[in-house]
Amino acid sequence: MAIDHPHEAVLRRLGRGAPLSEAERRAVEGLPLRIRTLAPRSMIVHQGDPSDTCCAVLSGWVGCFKILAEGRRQILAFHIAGDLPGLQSLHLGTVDHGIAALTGATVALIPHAALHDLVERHPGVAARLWRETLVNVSILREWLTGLGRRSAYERIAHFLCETYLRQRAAGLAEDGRCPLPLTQTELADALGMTSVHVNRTLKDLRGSQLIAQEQRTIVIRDFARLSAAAEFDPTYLHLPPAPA
Amino acid sequence: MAIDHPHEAVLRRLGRGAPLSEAERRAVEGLPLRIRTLAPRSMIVHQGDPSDTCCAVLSGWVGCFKILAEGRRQILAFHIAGDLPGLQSLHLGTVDHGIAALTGATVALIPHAALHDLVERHPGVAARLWRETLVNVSILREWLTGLGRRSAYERIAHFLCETYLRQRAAGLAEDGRCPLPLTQTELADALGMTSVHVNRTLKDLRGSQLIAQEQRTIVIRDFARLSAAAEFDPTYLHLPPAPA
DNA sequence: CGACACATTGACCAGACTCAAAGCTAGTGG
DNA sequence: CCACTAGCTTTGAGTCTGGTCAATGTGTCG
Repeated sequence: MAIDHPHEAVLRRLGRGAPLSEAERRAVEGLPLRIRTLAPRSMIVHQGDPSDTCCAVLSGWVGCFKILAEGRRQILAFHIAGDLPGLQSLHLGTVDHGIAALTGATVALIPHAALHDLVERHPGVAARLWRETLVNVSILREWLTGLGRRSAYERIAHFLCETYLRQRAAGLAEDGRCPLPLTQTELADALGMTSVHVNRTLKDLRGSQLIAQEQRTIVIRDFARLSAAAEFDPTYLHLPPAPA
Repeated sequence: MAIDHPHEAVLRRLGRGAPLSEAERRAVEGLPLRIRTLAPRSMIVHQGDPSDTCCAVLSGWVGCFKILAEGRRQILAFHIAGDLPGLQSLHLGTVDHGIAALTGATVALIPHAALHDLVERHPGVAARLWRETLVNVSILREWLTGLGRRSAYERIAHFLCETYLRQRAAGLAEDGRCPLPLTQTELADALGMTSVHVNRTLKDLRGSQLIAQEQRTIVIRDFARLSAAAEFDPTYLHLPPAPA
């Protein structure tokens, strides 16, 4: 589906909240997309490289990250279907972070030039795209807060709440269960901890009956208690009102 | 100066890199600014409030932060003269974080409506403003990386490098010395540590002959070694090429 | 069946936190 | 002009969360 109608994913995301006008819709549909199917762990953009394309995730998980000395890595964001990583580089030219597929994934590459053109002609679309980057920033700020001021236990709980809601909004999750195709090492690199400690903390969360794990999916057994433990407030995700 | 010609600060910032066109310049000068002089610790925007204004810092230090339970606070960004905090809310309506003056400060408040209008008429200005928010995001990502993967020592060293370069680019610092009008508690809340540990770590940095402190200014005694210790790479600040 | 990557567990360690008590310093009011 | 105060900085002693190192399970895929 995503691959047959790649513009759909972008349109759906930009139309979140208020629908696009007919002209805007057509303009977005006119974007030249280059579809790429990616193997797990394949690089999309290298840290520090100049970049002249954005990228829309159609399926799979994509991650942004920075590499430091001594093999340290910080994952800055996870992106799922509908997300637009790489908008960061639109007005900066270079990305100071890498972008890679974490799972098998399909993405659509969009040249900056096409976006600049689109944005110049359709201020309404510009506003949507801008808004989209601002939502990502909002999430980044929440992560920053977690790394700075939340315990490991709260941090993981918070992350799970976030991941569930984001995936549900993208139609990828429901009934308290959602895919979590990440290794504990990846989770650790996102949450500023070690994989060992992620493992122990997940065990604690299972012990508290807050979650359960089944192969690569996570089951949230008690969202209310989990979000209370995490001091989770979904406002920052700026999602449209939840479905009934 | 800043108060006599409040538009200057904004113009200078937006013109960083490539100069604005004459029409764009006039449009920016036409922005309705409401100047406010703020006492230290006074709130500008409350966390969670709807917001219909942006804010340009003319002088002093302004901070963005989130408050958690049990008195925990995470400072998300420091803003100095020329910075535009609150652009975050331009397309979101609410800010999920508070904004406050940390020192005595003067700011110019700009209604969103005026900015939307400006942006619609001048895509070039929109691009500059957008770019400006992207630079802030870039800094946010670097902070995230620091909180997740740098030791306290590296983190403070990194922050000092950043603060010095940003202030120098704003014409507020030179010769390796710059104002640092923050309490150790504020530093701690920004860097995800306790004030006690900030104190001890600053002592270590002084002991290593990397910095010195004089009342409210910091002296960087060896920028090369300091930035090496922090693994600091200024690219993410997206500053114009340094002056000779 | 191996090989390899990932998850899990144990034992031990250390960087950073907590609690608490002094020093400083700048501003205030007598 | 000086004592007083309030807020900040500095230091010490002890604790704890989370990291390190290393071994052992557990799948999964060719």
